[in-house]
Amino acid sequence: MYKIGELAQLCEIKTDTLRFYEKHGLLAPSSRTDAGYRIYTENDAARLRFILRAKAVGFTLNEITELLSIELDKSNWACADVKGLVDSKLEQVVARIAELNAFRSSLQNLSNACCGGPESAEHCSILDALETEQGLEKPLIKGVNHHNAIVKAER
Amino acid sequence: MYKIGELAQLCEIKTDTLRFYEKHGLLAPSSRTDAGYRIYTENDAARLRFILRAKAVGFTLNEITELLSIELDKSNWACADVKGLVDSKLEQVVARIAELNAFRSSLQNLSNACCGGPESAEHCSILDALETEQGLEKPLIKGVNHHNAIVKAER
DNA sequence: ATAAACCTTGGAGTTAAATCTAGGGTCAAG
DNA sequence: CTTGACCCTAGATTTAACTCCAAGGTTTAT
Ligand SMILES: [Zn+2]
Ligand SMILES: [Zn+2]
Ligand SMILES: [Zn+2]
Ligand SMILES: [Zn+2]
Repeated sequence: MYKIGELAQLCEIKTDTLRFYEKHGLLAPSSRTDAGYRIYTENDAARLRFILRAKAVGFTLNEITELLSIELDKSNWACADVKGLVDSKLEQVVARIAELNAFRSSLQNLSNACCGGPESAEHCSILDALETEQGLEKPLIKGVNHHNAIVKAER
Repeated sequence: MYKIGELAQLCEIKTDTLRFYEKHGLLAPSSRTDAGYRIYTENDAARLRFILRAKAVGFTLNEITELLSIELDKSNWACADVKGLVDSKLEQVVARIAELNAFRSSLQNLSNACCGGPESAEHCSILDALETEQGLEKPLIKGVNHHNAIVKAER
């Protein structure tokens, strides 16, 4: 059982954010004290952690609401609905991972193309790579850059 | 050489967005016509594609600006600076990929826990999984759910 | 040579997701 | 029994990233 400030501190967010999530239907406390204080259960905390992870991973609050709405009236959902919804989010996540991997490999190529030494980067090939979008799909041309650092093709 | 509308169409964004990026220092056209029309080169287009990919992958415009600022005055950067900047972004991307993989595996477990059939999901274990954050770090308990679908642990 | 389809600037409006402010209750410690 | 740390609501403000609008100049195609 947490009061709003305790849960907020636990999850490193502001109490305002919790009230905001409540107003927007993402997470309501399981109960209130007589004085009207919000009381969150461990279950509520778990739900919050789910929300925060989904958010960290790039989903909007609306998308998260969609995922969580399953619970609103469970009895009106068939397993097919539930699984469909989860699987469609799953597809989005997989696609995003692919994008990220492509970008990661771009950056990796940029990094590989640079020796990281103390000389001026004025004509460092990393910049050409950025400018010409070389190495964003394909690896940079294997070779030697302006200061003899070996450029290694990767992936 | 593209006029603003052509480049916008090519990259499936609005002309307004291109003017917005220019105002915020992310991408200026290489030249203008006598009448003041913006003229973008193929190089500008490549830079724009880089911006759009970085954005798609979750970087803010400020972060992208930081990455692109390298070009502003190349001569004041050492290779060490350049590589450091790129490598730090690289780290962020790798971390984000890890988060996404964890979330993907959560969703996968949720999906595995559900048969996807036409019965009511009223007491489908997928919901418990969501509520209790089961399966978000560890796989669900290997076993059989309410309608005998086999839950396969995965990772 | 005129209408449609572009382009220009400057500034206002929108949306998501908080974050803050004002004006008050509540509660444990001293 | 008061002080300081919490909590409440309702509503205003902020920030990022567009998106739209008005008033006008330019190009192109008939
Ligand atoms: Zn270098
Ligand atoms: Zn170097
Ligand atoms: Zn099910
Ligand atoms: Zn089922």
